[in-house]
Amino acid sequence: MPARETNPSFMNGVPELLILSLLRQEEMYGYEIVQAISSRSGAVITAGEGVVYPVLHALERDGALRSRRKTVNGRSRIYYSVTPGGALRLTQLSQTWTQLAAAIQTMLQGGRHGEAFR
Amino acid sequence: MPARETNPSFMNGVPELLILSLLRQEEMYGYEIVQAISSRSGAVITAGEGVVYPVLHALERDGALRSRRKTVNGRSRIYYSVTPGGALRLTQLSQTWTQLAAAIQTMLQGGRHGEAFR
DNA sequence: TACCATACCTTGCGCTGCGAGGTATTATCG
DNA sequence: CGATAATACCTCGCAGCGCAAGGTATGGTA
Repeated sequence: MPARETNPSFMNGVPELLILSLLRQEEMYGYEIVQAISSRSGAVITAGEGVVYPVLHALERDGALRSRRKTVNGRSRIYYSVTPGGALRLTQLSQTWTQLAAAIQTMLQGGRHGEAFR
Repeated sequence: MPARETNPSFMNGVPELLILSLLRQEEMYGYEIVQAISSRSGAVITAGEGVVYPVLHALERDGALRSRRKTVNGRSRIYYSVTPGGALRLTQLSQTWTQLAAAIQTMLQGGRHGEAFR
């Protein structure tokens, strides 16, 4: 059967975007990412472990992330970093998001997208 | 059974927001809204009828919208307008969205939310 | 007579995000 | 030394949202 194709909702993929964005700046491990998202967003955004870990695994499976074990203070952690492919993906997601946010913003202000105020 | 409570994902509710926003500016009917979202967003966003109509019904059911039939050019249309309650809801959704967008934006730029650049 | 555009509607499902729970190890504290 | 909390990892199952796909009816147009 022809498997009805569903384009992903234009809203999805934000956790993925945020995680890639964090990891591009700095190597991090899952538990740390969970807290970083909360703290760096001023608690506006929270992505629990049930969100973060699956995204990490999926991104690594897709070759966007690379991981390595490291033991710090007797704590075993899995640090993730962005591959070149992941960096490209981040660029694309980031652009899409910025476009979307801009479009919504102008609509909220009652304007047409691409139209300057006068 | 205590019905596990699931807070809505922080991403959802954008169609609702856009529709309320459009209707606050101008009375509109469903079919028109579908096209308005596409055109005013510069085709960045598309919300098909399968999105718009259910949202309209839900909003009306909740008292956020009010509708009246009108026949224009032999075409029977259902025009929707925002009630005071709907206006309040729009304000809240709008604020939440703006906050969220700002938080994401600063995170993408590698900053902390609420922290000014220096 | 077709055919397209307008205008409304609902059903069913894919997919995402998430809560809830689970394991194991290390600190902390009485 | 036992108990509790914090760290750090993980997965299952579902709720809900957005959507494609389909359906109806009418008016304009070729």
